[in-house]
Amino acid sequence: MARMKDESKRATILQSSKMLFSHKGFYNTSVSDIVKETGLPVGTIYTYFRSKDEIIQDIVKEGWEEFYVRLERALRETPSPEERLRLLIDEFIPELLGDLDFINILLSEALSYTRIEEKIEKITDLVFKLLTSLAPDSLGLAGLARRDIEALLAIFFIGILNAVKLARTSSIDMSTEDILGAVKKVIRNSLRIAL
Amino acid sequence: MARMKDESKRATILQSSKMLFSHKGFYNTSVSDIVKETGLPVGTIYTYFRSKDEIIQDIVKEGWEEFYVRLERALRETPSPEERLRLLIDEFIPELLGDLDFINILLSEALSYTRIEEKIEKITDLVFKLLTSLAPDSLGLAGLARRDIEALLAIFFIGILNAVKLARTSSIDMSTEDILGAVKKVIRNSLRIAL
Amino acid sequence: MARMKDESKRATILQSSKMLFSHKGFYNTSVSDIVKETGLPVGTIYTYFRSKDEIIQDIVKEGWEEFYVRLERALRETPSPEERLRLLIDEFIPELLGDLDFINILLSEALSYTRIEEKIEKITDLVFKLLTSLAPDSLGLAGLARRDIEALLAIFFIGILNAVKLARTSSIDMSTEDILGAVKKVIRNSLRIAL
Amino acid sequence: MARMKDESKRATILQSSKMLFSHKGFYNTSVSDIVKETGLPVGTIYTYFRSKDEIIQDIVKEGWEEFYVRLERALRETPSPEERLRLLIDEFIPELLGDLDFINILLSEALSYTRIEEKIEKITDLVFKLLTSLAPDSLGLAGLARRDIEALLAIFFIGILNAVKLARTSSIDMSTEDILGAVKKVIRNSLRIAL
DNA sequence: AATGAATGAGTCTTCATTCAT
DNA sequence: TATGAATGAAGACTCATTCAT
Repeated sequence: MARMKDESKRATILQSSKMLFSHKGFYNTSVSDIVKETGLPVGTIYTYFRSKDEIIQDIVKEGWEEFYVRLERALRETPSPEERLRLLIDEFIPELLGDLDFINILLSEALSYTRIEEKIEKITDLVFKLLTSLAPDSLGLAGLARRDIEALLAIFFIGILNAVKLARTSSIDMSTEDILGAVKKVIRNSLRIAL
Repeated sequence: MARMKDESKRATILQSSKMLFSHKGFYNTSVSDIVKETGLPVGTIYTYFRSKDEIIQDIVKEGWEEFYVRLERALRETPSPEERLRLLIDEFIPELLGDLDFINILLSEALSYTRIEEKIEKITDLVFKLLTSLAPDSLGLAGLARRDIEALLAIFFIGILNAVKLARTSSIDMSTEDILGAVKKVIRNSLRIAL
Repeated sequence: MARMKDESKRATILQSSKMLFSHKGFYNTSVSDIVKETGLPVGTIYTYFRSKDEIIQDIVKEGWEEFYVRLERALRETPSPEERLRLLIDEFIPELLGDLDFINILLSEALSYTRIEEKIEKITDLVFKLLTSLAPDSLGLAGLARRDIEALLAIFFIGILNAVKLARTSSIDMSTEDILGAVKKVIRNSLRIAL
Repeated sequence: MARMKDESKRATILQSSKMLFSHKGFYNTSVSDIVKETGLPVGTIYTYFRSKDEIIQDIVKEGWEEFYVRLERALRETPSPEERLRLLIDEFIPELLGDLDFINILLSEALSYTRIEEKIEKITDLVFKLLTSLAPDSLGLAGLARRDIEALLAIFFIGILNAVKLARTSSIDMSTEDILGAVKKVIRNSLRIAL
């Protein structure tokens, strides 16, 4: 094995910490746990990150940005509203829900580092635009104001993330597929659209 | 003959801890914070609770039981399904959503002490029964299987709790009223029922 | 069951504490362990004993006095030196060695409460007198001065107690009978006396 | 590159703790006593030892090993049995008995950390071999079986340690020299050997 | 006299971060 | 730059004893 490149050390720290924060929780993971997991010296951790806090912040920030940027671009590059919805529902959402470690961290303790409200606002905006481009009338018919829709989107988004977390973390009898399936049906029914 | 255990001291500890856990988080609240807040000596904390863990467990357990028992009784004693739904939506849910400290703790770090999946299962069951008693047909017509409904109820319940938390805790532009209003509209639309 | 007489409460405390101190050690036994074991309230412990220290002191003091007084009387009342030696070796020593809890406490941590040097001096004196009454010549012949004999008696006495403790407490391959048997042979050889 | 673990700090901790454990007892010595005695910060104690327990274990282990290894080697390298006995009695035993702190710890509370039965077994074996190489016949003549001799050696070894401890720790009228002198005479008499 | 809640100094240990090497 | 020993405030919890009832 050749000497690791620096960027790869940073990635190692991020990856090991993500796993540890997800499994043990942020406060129950010590910097020395990260040291053990990565095999790197403590000092090295601190040449890449200013603090333990910064590690979780960067995990969330980079994980989210990577996801969000791709999502935004894909939507921008897809002209058909129906196709955009399909992309969101069949590709991006399942991908997000597949990364349980990321969800765990996003919803974890240390929410102050996680800034989940920003993510919700962004996703909510984005989906709101998608919906209005898709089916302005049926939404109006349902008697839902913009505020209502935004609230519902927020509830849905964070509800889905939490439900997936619980489905896979607790003994509750529910799978990610159940969740995704139910959501799809609701969307189809609400929008009278075949997915 | 000796001093009797003082229920009011126990309540003080529970109440102060609830506030602290909610505001600062469980792991960022030290037993000595509780000591300062209550004005009681450390030893006294430990004559009423075996550990810091037990405090959060009891906050959740007692808060939930008190709520759930009343809810169950009220539903049992209310013959009309429509009235039962009204009770749930106009009385119990707003009451639960009004106790932000309790929500914060329920959703907090230390989920292992919180056992939120149990609460979700119970509420989900209860609401599922209520829905089927209310509008078996329209639910069937919507093409939703039992599994779907259960998943959606879970998403809704935990989504609402989280949304309220975010609405009041973060800078997001959304109020508890927005959330409750939107939820009511969805229910009305879904069930074709006036609330 | 009738109400316990007071003296019997004191005895209960002494007996439970003896067992606990022996099994768990003095410093690893808390007053609350004694409370649990006896079933008596803490306050009661402190109406019979001024402190935890006093409990171990009284266990040792009373256990020793009871033993020593009987031993002294028996020796006083037995005219024949040979018979006195037999009494010591066949009755009193085995009895003492049979009470492992007492030995454990006598040799325990908290030696300052135990005052074992007093016991050694007393036993040493007593046995020294017995020996000189028995076989003044052979002892002289062995070239042992009084100081030597006293030292040897001390070594023997405390060595035997410790050996028995280890024999029964550790995995060492040695029994109380081995110890007693060996000691008897030494005495017989040294004094040229049949036992 | 970074500071290297400082063997002298470790030695300081061991030495100060040995003194403290010997004088005040293991359970009556707090880690903060060690901090005061060494002048080192608490954290540093824990970079050299995992726990307070480990400190006493290492004191005993290293003290014993150092002694036992030298003893074994010296005996191995000494061809004459008489000279081996002299070495043991005139050099090693006095040396061991001279380290009162070590004896105190070896016999202390916390016997579980001390594992004195192992030491007794080893010393007993070693001396047993020495004795049989020295005077197989006279031992046989004395009518002592192997089991007897082993028991006596154990009694003697631990008896001597305890006697020395008491001689120097309590007000008892006995000195280390008395003890050693008496033991020598017994050996000389038993084995009919001039020392 | 009997009781057991109250007390708070003290226990051992951890841990994020720094900084000498 | 890389390293990992050093640091000490802070952590949760204990416990012998007291004293209000």
